[in-house]
Amino acid sequence: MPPTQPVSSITAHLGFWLRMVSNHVSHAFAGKLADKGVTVAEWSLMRALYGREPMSPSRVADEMGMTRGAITKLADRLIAKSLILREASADDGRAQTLALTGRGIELVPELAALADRNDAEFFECLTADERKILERLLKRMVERGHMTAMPIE
Amino acid sequence: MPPTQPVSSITAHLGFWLRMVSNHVSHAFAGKLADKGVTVAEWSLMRALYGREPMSPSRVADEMGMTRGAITKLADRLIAKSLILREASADDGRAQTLALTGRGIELVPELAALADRNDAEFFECLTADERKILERLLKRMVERGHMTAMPIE
DNA sequence: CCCATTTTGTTGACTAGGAAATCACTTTGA
DNA sequence: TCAAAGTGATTTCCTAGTCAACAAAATGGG
Repeated sequence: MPPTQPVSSITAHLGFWLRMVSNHVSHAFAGKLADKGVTVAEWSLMRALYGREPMSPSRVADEMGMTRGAITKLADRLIAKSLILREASADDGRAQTLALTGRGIELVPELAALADRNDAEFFECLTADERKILERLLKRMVERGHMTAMPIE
Repeated sequence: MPPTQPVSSITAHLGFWLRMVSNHVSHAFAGKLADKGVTVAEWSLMRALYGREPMSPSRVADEMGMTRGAITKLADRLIAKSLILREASADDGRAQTLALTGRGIELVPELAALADRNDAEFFECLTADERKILERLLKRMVERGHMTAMPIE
């Protein structure tokens, strides 16, 4: 084993622990969603459309922090599952609009319940106070770090 | 817009904020690493090998929370960059071992410095006490949530 | 009013990963 | 001792993103 100079352990970084926890929470959520036949990205798009006027793919892309190309394909998959539909915009010949179908609207609350359950499950090991603190710290980082939309996955 | 029943906002979930922050931190780190021509996964593998005896792909897979197939390909890429090398194990005809090359060993401290800088950059908006609290809460979640290795990305 | 520029969405090429099949080798047990 | 089971690594196929190139439509300055 050749000599090496000392280097900080990866576990020394808060970013490491953050990623560890975040990945586990997301992974568990993905598993719950999979039972309902949807992915996290699909849920995210459906949630973005829920209770709002039909929305352009570009706007969805901005809000979700994904590229327009990705939204095109994501929307294709949801259309194939009859959970959303795509319509040409009336006033702009280039634009499309995305909206939930009836089935999509029905499904969102079910999925939201899974999100609630997943969150509760992972954060129940913290006291209410601790959860409040965690939320405060994270939100400050979002604010100070100028984290507007979700960055690319 | 068809009627909808009330559903908890995604921003109501701690998991959402966690993911938002974690993704931004990782994304920024990925950008810094990209300047050096490596990805986060590549850094992660190199860091796992640094200062240790040559290690089997399986063990690396376990530690990194990736599949063996993924490690095969990840190792292929690092070998192509002459940062690690793969050798047949002496005592087990099936097994391989992975180890850093000289260039790989030289590079790790540079990358570690980027990791330090990235972490400092994002968490400097918290006080030392707050960082300590955050670390404590995250580590408790890791422990209670039985999060052993990093789960699949 | 026209043409260059911008914007919108889609597509194709590419990347990175997982899951499962497969291959090669080891270990085990009758 | 040798067949069966197990294990390590790779390979193949699939999914889900990015990025860059593109076509169609809208916009705006001269």
